[in-house]
Amino acid sequence: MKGNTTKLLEKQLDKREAIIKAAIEVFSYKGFHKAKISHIAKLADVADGTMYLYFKNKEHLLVSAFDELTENILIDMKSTISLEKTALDRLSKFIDLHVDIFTEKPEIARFLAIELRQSPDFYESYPAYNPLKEYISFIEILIIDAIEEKSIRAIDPKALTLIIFGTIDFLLTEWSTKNQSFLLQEMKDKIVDIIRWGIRV
Amino acid sequence: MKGNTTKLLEKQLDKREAIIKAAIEVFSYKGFHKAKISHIAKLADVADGTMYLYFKNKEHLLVSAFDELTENILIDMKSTISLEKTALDRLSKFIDLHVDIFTEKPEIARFLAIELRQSPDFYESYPAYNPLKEYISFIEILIIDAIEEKSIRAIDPKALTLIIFGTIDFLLTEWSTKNQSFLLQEMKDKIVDIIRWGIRV
Amino acid sequence: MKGNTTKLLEKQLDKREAIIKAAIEVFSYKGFHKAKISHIAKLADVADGTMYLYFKNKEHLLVSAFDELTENILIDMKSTISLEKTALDRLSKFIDLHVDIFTEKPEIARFLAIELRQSPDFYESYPAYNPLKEYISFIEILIIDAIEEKSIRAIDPKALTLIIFGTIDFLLTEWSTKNQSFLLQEMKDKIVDIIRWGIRV
Amino acid sequence: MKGNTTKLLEKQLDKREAIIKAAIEVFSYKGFHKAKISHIAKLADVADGTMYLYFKNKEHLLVSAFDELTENILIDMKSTISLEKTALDRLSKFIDLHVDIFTEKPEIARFLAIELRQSPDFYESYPAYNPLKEYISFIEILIIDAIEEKSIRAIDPKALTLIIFGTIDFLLTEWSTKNQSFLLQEMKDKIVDIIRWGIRV
DNA sequence: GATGAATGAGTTTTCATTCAT
DNA sequence: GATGAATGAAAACTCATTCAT
Repeated sequence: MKGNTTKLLEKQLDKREAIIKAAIEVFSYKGFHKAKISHIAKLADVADGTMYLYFKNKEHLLVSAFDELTENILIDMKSTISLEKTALDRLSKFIDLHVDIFTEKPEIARFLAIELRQSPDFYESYPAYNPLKEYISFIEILIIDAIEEKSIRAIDPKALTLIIFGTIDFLLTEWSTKNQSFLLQEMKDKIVDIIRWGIRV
Repeated sequence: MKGNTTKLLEKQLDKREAIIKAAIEVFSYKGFHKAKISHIAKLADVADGTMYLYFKNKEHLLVSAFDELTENILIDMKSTISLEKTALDRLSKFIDLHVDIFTEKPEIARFLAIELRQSPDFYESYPAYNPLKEYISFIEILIIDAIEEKSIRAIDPKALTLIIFGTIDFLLTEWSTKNQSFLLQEMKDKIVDIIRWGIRV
Repeated sequence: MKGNTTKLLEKQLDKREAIIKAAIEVFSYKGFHKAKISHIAKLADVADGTMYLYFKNKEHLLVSAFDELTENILIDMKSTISLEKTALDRLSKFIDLHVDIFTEKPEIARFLAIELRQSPDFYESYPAYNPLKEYISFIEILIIDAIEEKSIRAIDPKALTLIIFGTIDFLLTEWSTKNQSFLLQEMKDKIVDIIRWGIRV
Repeated sequence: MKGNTTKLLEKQLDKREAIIKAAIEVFSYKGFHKAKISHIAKLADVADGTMYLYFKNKEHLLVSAFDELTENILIDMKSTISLEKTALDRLSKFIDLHVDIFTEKPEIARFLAIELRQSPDFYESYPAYNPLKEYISFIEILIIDAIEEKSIRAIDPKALTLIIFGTIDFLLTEWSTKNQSFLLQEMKDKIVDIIRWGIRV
């Protein structure tokens, strides 16, 4: 009996996952408004109506997809990063991973880049929608650690967080929307070098 | 007779301008897809049908609004910046102006932030749509000049451009969506300091 | 110019009227929930979208149709009835007219009979929906007058109103839903006789 | 073994009964089209699919609910009424009981009022649907008896039936939708008095 | 050129019904 | 028999665009 229930639950989880995966795929390519529920349903291999057994409506699907995606990425990142010895290495590794993940799965980069910027209108109807909060907090903690261990000077953690996240986000947006017109890894290294040493002669 | 024609032309220009202004207002608040033509028309005080005498369709209106906006901003900036003596001062001034403009007119900041992130789908139907090209080229030129005058070291201009634009864009987004929870000017100064001197002890 | 405006307005009024007429036709035959907007639109010879220029939504269309219908009927009735000399004659005439109207236009009888009885649910979302109020008040006034002129004894006007309206309404419902299995005029006369003289030997 | 079967059968009967009870509850509040099968199923504490083991579809459920309801009411009424000596007393008692039942269980009054008025469309797909036939026949028989026993004059039984049923139905509708703004018993007595003695001075 | 009423294609969402377990 | 997850047809409603005036 229990095995049965477990199997059922697993099946449902699989279906939920399939829908989320399809949603990310379609949202990232079409954007929220041009994405059709029927298209996502077809990709996930379920009926249109089934979508509504798992998600209240289209907007909830977006929010859920976003939440689950960032949460999963963050969990993976944290476990990989914890292997590094110094805080500076961990910060460095974080940036590498961030770029790696989005290089390997550009649709996720697009999804984050495009859907992240919702209209004020959207934020008004979903006040709880703060998709990057955890992600950004995590960067800030890495920076604070690095300052404490004295690998970097005592700059404002928030300021550096804005630089790191803002730059990488824009880097990935440009890279993915401009058809990869430059070498991502190379550009990343150059950026890290500038942030590390500054621009002064 | 000629005066009449001029007046008419002026009236038309006024109308075009009014539509663009209204479009920026509405697009910036609602985003492209949720913005209604009829809403923009009402704000611009013209009939819905009139919109189509000036712009082929909704997407063209977006592109035109974007182009005109960045062009105007850029013209203003260039004339102000040219007063500065060194290339580094000009770069510095540029960042200040960028922040100033978007502090004064947050709807423009929102407009850029939102419309910048169009879906690949959108870029496919509007291959010519390259919204920030000129703006970014301008930053790049300022950087190249600064390198040439040796105020900054010989870093990759594209890399620094990504840092500068990406960071300020994210700074402004955070500032405006998080209800100005931090002091913009202060944060900007801290960021500039980090970019200038790096993070190393 | 004014003639033009008038013509335009007339055209719109015609359209509005056509929609209401079609709505009554379809609602009365199908009932509110099975009636399709597209069906009503086709009957009224307008596009589906046009419906929404004149009525906010399907429920508002129902309410508007109902209001306009009862109002028009009442205006006609009042003018005809006023020709009668005594209050009792007017009350008598009212019953005749009521039956006549619905005999001539059975779809209106059906519409009133069917749509009158909405679910509590419906009344909750449309608290102002009290379609028969005026109609029933009018009957009550006729009765009060008849009592004053002493053509009928001093019964409770509300009680008689309930008898008259309830009976005729049910009579028409039975007649229209049971495929006119009895002679309406004849039955009406019998009913009036009973109300007049009572059932006692 | 037999006891087991009986218990099982009882369980089934219970289930059927529970569904019908829930159906009346929901249909009476929501009306046929807005009532959801899943809602009725939840109230009856059975699975959605189970509904279809007992009733062919939603419309059959309505018809069955109606039939069983009127049948049960009628059986109760008949047994109570049979205690009365004269036909006129029985008719009188019938009216009292009718009002009593629907005062005690207003959801039944609503159910009758709403479902009685189905669209011609509905009657076409369910030609056998004649919800009040038995109920009305019963009134008619009581009237015929009263005429035969000469307690009332020789009026058309059908006409008086329409008056009695129509008036009481409307009385109850007004009373329940207008939030009991008048005293039901008192009004009923006034109505009976008018029907008995007529309105003439 | 300007208007704005009319259009109708396109999409989300609901819910009665089915059927594998 | 009982379940309830899955289905997919059906319909209200929106809004960019057109075109007669």
